[in-house]
Amino acid sequence: MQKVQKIPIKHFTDSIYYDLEQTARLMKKLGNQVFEKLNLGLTSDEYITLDTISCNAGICQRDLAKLILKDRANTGRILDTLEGMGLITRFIDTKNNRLVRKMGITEKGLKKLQELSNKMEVHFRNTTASFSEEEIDALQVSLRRFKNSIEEFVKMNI
Amino acid sequence: MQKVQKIPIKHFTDSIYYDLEQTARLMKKLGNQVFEKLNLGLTSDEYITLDTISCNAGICQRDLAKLILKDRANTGRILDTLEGMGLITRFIDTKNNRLVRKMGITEKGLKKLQELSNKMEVHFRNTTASFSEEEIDALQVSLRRFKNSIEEFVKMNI
DNA sequence: ATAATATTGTTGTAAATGCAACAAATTTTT
DNA sequence: AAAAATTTGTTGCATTTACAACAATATTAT
Repeated sequence: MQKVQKIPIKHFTDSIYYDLEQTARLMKKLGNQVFEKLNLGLTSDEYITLDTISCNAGICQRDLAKLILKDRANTGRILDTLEGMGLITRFIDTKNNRLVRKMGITEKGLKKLQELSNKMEVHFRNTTASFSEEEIDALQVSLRRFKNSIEEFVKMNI
Repeated sequence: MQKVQKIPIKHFTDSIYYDLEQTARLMKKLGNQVFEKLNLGLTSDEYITLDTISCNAGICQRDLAKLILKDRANTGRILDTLEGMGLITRFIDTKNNRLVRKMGITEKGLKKLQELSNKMEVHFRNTTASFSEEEIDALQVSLRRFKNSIEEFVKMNI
């Protein structure tokens, strides 16, 4: 007797890729809403950029673009805004004998960052209230592993 | 003797929210690149929409928007494209006594979906090669729980 | 019964985003 | 030494996206 095997259609919407995208999409939306509601004077992208700069003093513009996963053009535009607000300074320096624009966070920027971090923390804590710290840590570790493993497949033209 | 406690700045870029966004951003980029490379005639968003329709026969436009997390305007535009390609049909029906535009996948759409699913699977399998099936499952379960828990905080104006 | 509110989809518009082209300078190749 | 390729940042443009305004209809409230 022959065994009839039913092969179901593999739906993308059942995959982990889909869950990832949906989760991140919600997360991003939530972030934007929190930023708008709190009237912080910065968009969430500007905040993330500022935070990244504070962790990478003296980074050049292109390298920053790689970190925040935006292209050079938009990275430059975000930096224009942050510089205009006096939260960062930009200066010409060399890197591998080439002239590059580097940047650093200002006193004002640091203060702003500290202030925002506190406010953000409160608002985001709610979202993880139903998770134990261990669960969050485990999820974060897995996520990072996952991220590292797909990183090599993505072609970044930056 | 007083204990001096050093309180470090909590960086957003250390948080799970940041990892989520970065991972998803890479994932999205990878998806777009795969779709472009394979010359499938559909964007990844169109594919996801088509897949969602195939799983939700007779859904109305607004409900679909909620599922694919795009606003009504853009959902309508994506549907225009899919309809123009003959992959879905749209028809007027009622829902709670109201006239709504519902939709369903066509034969041609189903065939296309099947074809794409196969091609997609091959390309994405590489990205999870270094994970066991159990690990992926666990990550997916956590992700979904996380997604559900933040869902209630996000205001969807759809 | 009339007014207010809710549900649904479309159109218009402004902002965000990515990509390609460009310019300038340096390194590598031939 | 000259040519080609690489690194860096900017400008322009086309696409994507979200949001607001609108239209049409149905339900709920007064």
